[in-house]
Amino acid sequence: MQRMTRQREVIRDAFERLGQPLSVQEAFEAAQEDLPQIGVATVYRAINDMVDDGWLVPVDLPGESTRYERAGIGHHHHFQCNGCGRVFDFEGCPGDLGRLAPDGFEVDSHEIILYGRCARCVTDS
Amino acid sequence: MQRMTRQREVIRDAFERLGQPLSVQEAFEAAQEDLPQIGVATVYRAINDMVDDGWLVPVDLPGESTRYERAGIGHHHHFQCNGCGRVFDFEGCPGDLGRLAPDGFEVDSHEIILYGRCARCVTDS
DNA sequence: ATAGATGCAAAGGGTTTGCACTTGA
DNA sequence: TCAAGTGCAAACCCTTTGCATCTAT
Repeated sequence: MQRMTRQREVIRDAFERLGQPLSVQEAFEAAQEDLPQIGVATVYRAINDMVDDGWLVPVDLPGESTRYERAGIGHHHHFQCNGCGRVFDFEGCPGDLGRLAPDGFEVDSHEIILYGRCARCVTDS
Repeated sequence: MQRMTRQREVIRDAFERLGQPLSVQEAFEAAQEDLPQIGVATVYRAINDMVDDGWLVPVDLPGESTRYERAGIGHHHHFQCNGCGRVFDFEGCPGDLGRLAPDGFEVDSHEIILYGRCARCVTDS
């Protein structure tokens, strides 16, 4: 069974509070603000356990190390900001992508990633 | 200036012959068939030089190490086979993805990845 | 009390780099 | 000739693991 330690509490809070996909490094830095002595290995282990529990799901973007976000938010895709590098969710997606594949190929699923500038980076520039 | 060695020749040939995005490992294995004593470091260096020369471009897919393909084939996206893991190009893409982003966000570019089974894996199963 | 969690440091896996040797131009 | 390229092994970076210690339950 899973124990609720101070470490796991601050990690869980980081995901709940920030509400966006976080890398281990981002979660680690957020956790360090509340618990400076926390180690990275602890964050890796806690996050992997949360994925096994089904509380987090991995979010893989091209060329980036895996991020994680709260499970159960339904079909959606991701936006990555070219300014700050952060990742955001967005809903909606164009239907019928299957027809784009080459003849004879079967499409089961898809991924869409948008790149640009998030609202904050647009305002700041 | 760039010299044409036997090593770089077999690496270049692998990309021309196979005509699909190749990881360093895939290019290394293809090169080894013609030149068994070739080292991985050579393949890494040759590929990085070919990217610098503009002859190859990186192809990053979620959760995968970088692949590379011939530059200059125009706007396209990638299909990854869940059976054999290989990556294929496809043309066409749904217009106007920008409207999907959250309010206040600016979209500059996008990536679409389709997953499923390639023609060969569909036939084999 | 005791199994699970932690922190540290060592081990892994993939990529890059230093160096002495080889080779294309 | 001689600088670019090569192969090997060491160095790196990120992630995982082993282990002694700590701590929720």
